[in-house]
Amino acid sequence: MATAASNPYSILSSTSMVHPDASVMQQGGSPFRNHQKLIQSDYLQGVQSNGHPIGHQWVSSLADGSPWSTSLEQQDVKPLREDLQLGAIIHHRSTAHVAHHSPHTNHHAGSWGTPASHNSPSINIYSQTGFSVNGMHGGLTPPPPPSSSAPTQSLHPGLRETPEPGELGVHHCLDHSDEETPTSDELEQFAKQFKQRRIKLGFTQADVGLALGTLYGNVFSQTTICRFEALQLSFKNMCKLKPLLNKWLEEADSSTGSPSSIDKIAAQGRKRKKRTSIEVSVKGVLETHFLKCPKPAAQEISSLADSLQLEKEVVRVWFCNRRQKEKRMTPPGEQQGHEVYSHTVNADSSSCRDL
DNA sequence: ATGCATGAGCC
DNA sequence: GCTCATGCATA
Repeated sequence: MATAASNPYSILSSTSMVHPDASVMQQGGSPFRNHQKLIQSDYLQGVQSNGHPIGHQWVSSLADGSPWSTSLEQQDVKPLREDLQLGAIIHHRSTAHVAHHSPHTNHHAGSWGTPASHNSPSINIYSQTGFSVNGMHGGLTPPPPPSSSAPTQSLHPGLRETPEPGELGVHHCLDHSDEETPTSDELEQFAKQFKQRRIKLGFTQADVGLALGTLYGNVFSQTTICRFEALQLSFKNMCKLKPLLNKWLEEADSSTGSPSSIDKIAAQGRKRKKRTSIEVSVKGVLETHFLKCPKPAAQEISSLADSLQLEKEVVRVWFCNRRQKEKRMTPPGEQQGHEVYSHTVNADSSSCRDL
């Protein structure tokens, strides 16, 4: 059988052994709810079978023969389309904030916002390798708006439930509300609107990500924007990004065309290991273990990795990602309805000794 | 759109 | 080593 898992790390051999990642649970849209069984069941079936000869190992020396650095400078830099990025900080005019509001106050506490340790000393700055918002002026030349102008309306943000400690003192009046903690519902609404407007304006998720960088110094990837729109980020993370995206919306909405400005910042010296494709069968096994013990001890991971013939790191990371996913997964199939989220993340067993 | 990965911060 | 934010690479 072509158990593709041979040596995923060798640059050369990474021909095209397609991965059976196929656990693609389609575009879910609906945010936060119970689910999580939907996916699991997928794995628990046609799994476990082959034993594949794997002989890969981490090439820890990225000195000269960097294994997973096929080309670190070809980091494509979208050359064209710079006109799509908002390049300047126009003034944001505070359009009439429609303060229409939903009657229901939902809760979101236990569902989304995982307790975690909120409010870290400070949100680190995304120092993009020496990139900073240097005086770029100009503007943006939004692509020909497909049609009408989008309805200007920003969610009313006046509903904050939990003020963030750390900035309640010296602050101007509550004029531009948008920095306070919104409700899950507001976030959902915002995300939805954001996406619509974004599309209407003709921007891609990637464009927005870059624009945020040029505008505020925080560059984000298409992935992040995508996850934001799909509400696949943690509550806290959503709250953090919302104001940024909201500003972008205002800019994009108001600016009507101007020369572009800076483009992308490249610079990345990190070589990324080639993505390991874990076979479906193997995933099944992992899933099974995850159900029994979401947080296996180091040793368990070792033995598991050993039996699966995977890199221990790969297994460890798999569990980490799996746990993380568990916390933000959005049920596939449903499209954003409008309900309260009641995602119940099951408890975590600090350690399980049943294996 | 999402799987696997990296890295910072924390314990 | 974990969580969490984030993204490259890929389906």
